[in-house]
Amino acid sequence: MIPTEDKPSSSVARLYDHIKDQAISFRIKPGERLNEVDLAKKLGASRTPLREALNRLTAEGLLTFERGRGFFCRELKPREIFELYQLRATLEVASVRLACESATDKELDEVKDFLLETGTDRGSLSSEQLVEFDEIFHERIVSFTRNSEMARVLKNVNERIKFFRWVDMDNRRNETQHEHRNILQAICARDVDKAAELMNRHITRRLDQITAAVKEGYARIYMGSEGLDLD
Amino acid sequence: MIPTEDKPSSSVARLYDHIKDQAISFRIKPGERLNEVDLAKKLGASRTPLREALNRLTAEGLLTFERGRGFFCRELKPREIFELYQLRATLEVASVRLACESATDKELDEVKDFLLETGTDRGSLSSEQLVEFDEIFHERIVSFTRNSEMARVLKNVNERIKFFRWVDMDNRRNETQHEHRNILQAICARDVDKAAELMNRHITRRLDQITAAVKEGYARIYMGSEGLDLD
DNA sequence: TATTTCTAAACTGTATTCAATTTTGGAGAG
DNA sequence: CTCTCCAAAATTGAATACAGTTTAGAAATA
Repeated sequence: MIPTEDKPSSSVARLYDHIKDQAISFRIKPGERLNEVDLAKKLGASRTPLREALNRLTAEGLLTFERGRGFFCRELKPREIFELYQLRATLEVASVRLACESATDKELDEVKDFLLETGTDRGSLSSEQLVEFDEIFHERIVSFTRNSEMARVLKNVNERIKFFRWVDMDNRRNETQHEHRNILQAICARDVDKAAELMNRHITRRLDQITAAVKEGYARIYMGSEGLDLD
Repeated sequence: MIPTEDKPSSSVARLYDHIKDQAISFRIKPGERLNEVDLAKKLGASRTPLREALNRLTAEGLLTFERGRGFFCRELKPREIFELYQLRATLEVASVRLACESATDKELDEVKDFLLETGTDRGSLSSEQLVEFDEIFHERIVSFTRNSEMARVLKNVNERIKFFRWVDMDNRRNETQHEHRNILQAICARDVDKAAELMNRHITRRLDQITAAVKEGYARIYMGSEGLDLD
């Protein structure tokens, strides 16, 4: 969220990036309290830049803060994921509407090419890789809005639901690319309502679906992705 | 954005609130560089909590940061305001759609009452007060979505455009309440499309309109709101 | 055994100090 | 007059020190 500087990587930025990755992937567990002294030592810095990084991540919703108790990893709550999905759907639908008006044929061809390149041999890709491709597709669409504030919000939403999307992708590995193609076709046809409907359907999740996937997410976090590897 | 704690007000929170108000209102001027030493002395704290507060405000988009140069007030750019308005319109339209489905009649009656109470004698109110009422109306609508993430994004957007809205309100003091009533009527009638259309019209601004109001905004910032009071 | 109390250790909040970097302003040259 | 260079002052980035608060675990009590 805070742009990377042109200058030598600062301590704050390095810490921010590192902890962000850990928070996104729930390698820091939901609700886990961060010990500043340990973390600073482990990351080779003092508490001063560490706290600066933690403040940024808190403002972005990846961590939470309690005065006197310190910083914590955000929880993994179905209701929160549901709300983020609803927000995401709202913005992605608005994006395809704007894309139908603003995207050039050349730009859309490039997205078509991207879908072709990433459409093959999906069975062998990890869900992380699939989500990565999925994100790139959506980022392309959002870029057609020429609205950097929308892109910024969506980026933050995506960071906060990324872990959840890895889980979700395992149950939908084959559908999403098909859906992407249909969405893109509707945009190319400048069929606003169809594109909006397809995107909304592509993204919307019911709360019970989310709850089920969150349960699976907890299993991954606490048992590891290789099975019952308790740690 | 970061919730106020139940505990004694911390130095960071106090500094955050104070600087936030200054940034929202452009009492810190667009692009102005913040001097940490001076500011810390002026606010009666050390640089450590000050920098923590500044990091939060930067992540929220009210300030900007350059490594080696420090923290700055965000600029007042028409394009950015335009994008924030577009984002706002997207979310407010989605909100009235959800409100048509979710809001109880009792809740809507309360908003009606609010509009009645705040509908009289608008000529004597400051544009700040009018924007305040305007915000309350919109917050009520957004609360009907039961989506705290949408509310959160809208809150941030509103903070970042608040100054602009004061300027804009001076040119529209009589229209907005009328528009609010129409929007509310459409919601009460559960007429989704009409409510959405009215809200969209209520919020959308063309870039040229925004540019003109931003110019006026600069005049206020640099000449003061009492006329040519150069400071 | 479970619960409560208490104390020391650990941690958080912040002030101070120090090192590195940027800015400012004066002097000199064209 | 403008531009460049340079040194000193000022500022930013971060480490360390200190004070206040919270936590963990042991001891006492029911």
